[in-house]
Amino acid sequence: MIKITDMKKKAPYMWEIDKSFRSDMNVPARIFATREMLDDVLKDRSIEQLVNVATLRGIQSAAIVMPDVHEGYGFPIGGVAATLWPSGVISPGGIGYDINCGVRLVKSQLELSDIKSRIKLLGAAIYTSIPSGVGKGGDILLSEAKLDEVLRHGAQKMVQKGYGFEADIDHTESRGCLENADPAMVSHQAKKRGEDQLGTMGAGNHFVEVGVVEEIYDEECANAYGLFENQITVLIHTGSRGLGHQVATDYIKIMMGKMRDYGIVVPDRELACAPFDSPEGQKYFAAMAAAANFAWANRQAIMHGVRLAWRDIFGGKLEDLELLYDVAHNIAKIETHIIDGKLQKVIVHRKGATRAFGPGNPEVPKDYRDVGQPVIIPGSMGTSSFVLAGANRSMELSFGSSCHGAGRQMSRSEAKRRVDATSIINELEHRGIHVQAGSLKGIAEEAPQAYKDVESVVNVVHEAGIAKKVAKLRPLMVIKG
DNA sequence: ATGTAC
Repeated sequence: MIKITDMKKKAPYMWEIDKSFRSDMNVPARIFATREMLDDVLKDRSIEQLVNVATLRGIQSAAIVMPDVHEGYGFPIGGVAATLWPSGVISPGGIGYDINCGVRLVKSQLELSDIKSRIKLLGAAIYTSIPSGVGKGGDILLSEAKLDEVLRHGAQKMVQKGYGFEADIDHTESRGCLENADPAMVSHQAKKRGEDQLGTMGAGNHFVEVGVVEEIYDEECANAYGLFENQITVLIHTGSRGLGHQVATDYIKIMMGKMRDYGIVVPDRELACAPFDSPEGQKYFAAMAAAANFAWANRQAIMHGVRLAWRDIFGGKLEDLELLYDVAHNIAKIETHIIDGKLQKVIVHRKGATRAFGPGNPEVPKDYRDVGQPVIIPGSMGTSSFVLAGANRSMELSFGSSCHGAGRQMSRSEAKRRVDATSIINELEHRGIHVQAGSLKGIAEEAPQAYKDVESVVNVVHEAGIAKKVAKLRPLMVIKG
């Protein structure tokens, strides 16, 4: 049993469990949180899971969680684990079932007063143009050859096909395409599940949200990002749907069967993994990249749907809605970081964690390079979302990573038991937030009280120096599955 | 998160 006294304060808002805590740990466990948050964090298995992650072969510096941490499959959500390239392990559980779940923030040049009377009309138009719900398909049915092109080229393929503009690619993490993707490593079953899911939202915490910039904290960054007070924005949160889920399922099973051969012992079978440089590690990494590309293509297709709906209601050109940025928050990437004073290539697993590279980093788009990359943090349904700017201290503390959202504080089943969906909808409507949703069960699971307070979560990464607050967005219209 | 179980 892990106690609060096992955690030592190492820096402001940063706590560690020493690696001597358990004999199988290779590195300490690091937690970004306030003192008050630590009590809550110990209520589920997330810190025990973090200690388990610290035992992985080749893990570097520390197993890390952000203040939005909660229990996940094997690894905690809100976690970062960097393993030594190329001999350390890669683990599907460290990325998550929804490979390249992520968010993209779209900005308009309209202000609240311009759209107020037509906001519900816009919500209905978006709801109609973007299919949502579990297992739901859409209008685009891809042949296997066409799907393979999407898996190989991601958002870039969509832009080529007319679902967007070159500027969208400039403002997408990794330009919306991981080069090592290999469609041949994605099972037939995974492709079957994905063939009609491009341009669909899915369910759970996925959404499209129309919001308004309520507060600017940092003028310089806001100017670089093109954000201003009262501006209308659209936030899109979704991932790789059934395709990514099947890739994770397939490779977790394969790795569970191979771990013994590699002499890998893990404290929880959900930490199934393989050495990165093994055939299984390489195949999973190529399949994960393909699923990540599918997710980027999906968010690109959804943004296109939003642009069409927007033009129907407000007129103008499709380009009037500009992509601010698109971030992945469930992904593994090969990056170079400084470890013990030396440059080292590592496999950075981010599971419910957002890359937060600071000023000057060549991975940051040219337009934003002077201020750091946009870090987009959606709140829970009906609460504000935040835009932050990556700061260079994230490189020393968290492998260039920040939090990804509010983080659950209630399990889905507990939320369904305790929350009445209809009263949530009424409450939000009363506060001027319209909800257009397909399922009442989904509303209960995603109720604001099922989540932590996003503002306190964001304040921790701001105060720790990982990313700085730029703007706060207040929701006006939420479209869900 | 997810054709919410094989």
